[in-house]
Amino acid sequence: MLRISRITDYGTMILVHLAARDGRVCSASDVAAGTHVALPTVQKILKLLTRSGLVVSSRGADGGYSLGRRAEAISAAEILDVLDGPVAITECSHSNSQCELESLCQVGGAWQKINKAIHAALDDITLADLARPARDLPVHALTHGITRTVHRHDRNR
Amino acid sequence: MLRISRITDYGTMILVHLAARDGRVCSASDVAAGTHVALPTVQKILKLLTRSGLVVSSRGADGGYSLGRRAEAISAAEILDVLDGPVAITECSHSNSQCELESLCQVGGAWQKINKAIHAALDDITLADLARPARDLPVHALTHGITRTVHRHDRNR
DNA sequence: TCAATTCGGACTAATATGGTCCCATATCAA
DNA sequence: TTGATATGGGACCATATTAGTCCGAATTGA
Repeated sequence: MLRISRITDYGTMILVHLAARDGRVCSASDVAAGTHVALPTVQKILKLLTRSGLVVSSRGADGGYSLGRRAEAISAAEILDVLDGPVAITECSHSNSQCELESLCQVGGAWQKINKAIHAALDDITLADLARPARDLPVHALTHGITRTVHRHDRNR
Repeated sequence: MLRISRITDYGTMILVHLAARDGRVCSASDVAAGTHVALPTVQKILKLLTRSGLVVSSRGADGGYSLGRRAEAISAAEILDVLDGPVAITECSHSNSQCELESLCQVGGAWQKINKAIHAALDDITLADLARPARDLPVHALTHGITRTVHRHDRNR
């Protein structure tokens, strides 16, 4: 349904939490307590974020996680790329082969344009924006109406 | 992965096909032959499109489908709404209940902004645009780079 | 050494999606 | 009236994806 995965949703909460700690390392348990997401899930997501470089880890006793970059330098597009896979509204089933019907259908190019627009929107919003109250967000091309969008964090706890 | 479903992908091809027939009714078999999508799948999608009003049907012998509106009056957002469910990047697991953690997390509003941007992009592209070669598309805010996006129509045939 | 912690990945369960099929209903024409 | 040709509605199953948990290894500091 053109929606982000829960992992991405939780991951964003986790990153916001780390951003609020501004540099201080934070164990997985701390993050779980702070975000109310179940610990094993938090651990899994922090590993993903670490491998991608968005957060850095220190091992051993008193180890933990902190942001790999300033929150202003992390875009929503990156977060989605890391946790949700590449932002690509359409895809080929064989990642390296072109679609056999590509020449038959006129649609491909248009989806690419739409994809670009989405990517642009995601590039324009940073983790710092996500950590701020919504009214302070940059507006850019955000001009249209919207279907109801509610958050969903009431399960994995 | 923030991608549209195959149903939506096929559905768009089907709509483009109908748009090309400009008014003349077209049976499900015709559409299947024209789009190279398997007949049962075409039937299923045409039913969805009919229920939503994007196409109109006539039953009985010599029946078939045609667009319910001019292609210029059908937006990509509508197509996604009908075939992919509402365009809403986040959602509540219980559709009517607010997220219990909503007050605890700062993220909700920001996803809504992103969602708006995506919706705006989808509203700006019509079925008529989708039926045209890509280079003729309106550009609007389409300014950023993009990850590779390939079409995938090489399975369901 | 021991406790605390991350690292890597296996594994299962739940959910969503894709795709097919069946039968009822409607329409047209012979 | 009957038969051929369509759509309408939905059940159904197989598969893919996602969520979530768990385990043992490796690392670090006291």
